[in-house]
Amino acid sequence: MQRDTRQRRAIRRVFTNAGRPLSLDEILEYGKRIVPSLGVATVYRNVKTLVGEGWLSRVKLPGGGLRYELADRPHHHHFLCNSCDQAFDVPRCPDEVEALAPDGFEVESHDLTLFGLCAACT
Amino acid sequence: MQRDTRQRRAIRRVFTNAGRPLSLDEILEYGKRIVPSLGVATVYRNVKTLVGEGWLSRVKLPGGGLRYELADRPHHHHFLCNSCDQAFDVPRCPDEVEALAPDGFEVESHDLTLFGLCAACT
DNA sequence: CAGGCGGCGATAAGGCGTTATCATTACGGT
DNA sequence: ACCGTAATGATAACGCCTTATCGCCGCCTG
Repeated sequence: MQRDTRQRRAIRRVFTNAGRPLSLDEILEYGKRIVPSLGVATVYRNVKTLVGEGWLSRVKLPGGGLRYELADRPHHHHFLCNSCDQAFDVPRCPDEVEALAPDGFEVESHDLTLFGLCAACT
Repeated sequence: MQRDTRQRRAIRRVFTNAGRPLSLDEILEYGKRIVPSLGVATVYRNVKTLVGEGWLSRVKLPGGGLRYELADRPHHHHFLCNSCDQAFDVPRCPDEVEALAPDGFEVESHDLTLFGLCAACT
């Protein structure tokens, strides 16, 4: 049976507080502030579980730096800061996007990423 | 001094023939059809050189699968097939994209990727 | 509150993409 | 054609991220 540990509660709290996609290192860093003994393996384990439960979802950004975010958010996109490498949410979306595909290509989904300087790095 | 080897000519030809972004495995596979002895190290070396010369550019797609394409192409985006994992060009772009960023965020560039089934996999 | 067992955490091991090594090959200037 | 040397290619080594291992801890039920 699934147990409600301090570590898992901490990881969940990190996400509800962050409001933006987090990398594994960020989860570990912020999690340690709540449970200082938190280890890498625990973060990997719990993130995998939370993704399996549908509570988190994987965010794949260009370049490969995998992040995670709360899964219940509506359709949105992301901003990646060229300076601090933090990811942020972009709530809007240019709707006509899927019409751009060449003839014969069937679009199922799309990803849009903006790059630049975040509010803190400007 | 830089030498004009069969291997390098083959790699260049692979790109001028392909007309779409290629992964390293694809470059190796298609290159072997021209120079069967072609090895991985040579592909890595030459691709790195060609990127340095500005002849190729890196294409970073969500998920991390790095591809390369001819660098002289005008602004465009990419389509990634969910079935065969091949990347294709999408010549158009929804122009007002950079206005989507939240206040205080300075956009420098953007990436748009469409996912679905390519013409061959439909 | 006691005991079973699921979870934790430090570290070893694994996987994968990329780069270094080095003997051999072959380009290109003379 | 010859020779110096850059390039090649098989393979080892690397770096990074992720997972497995295993003794110990602490959550939960009875």
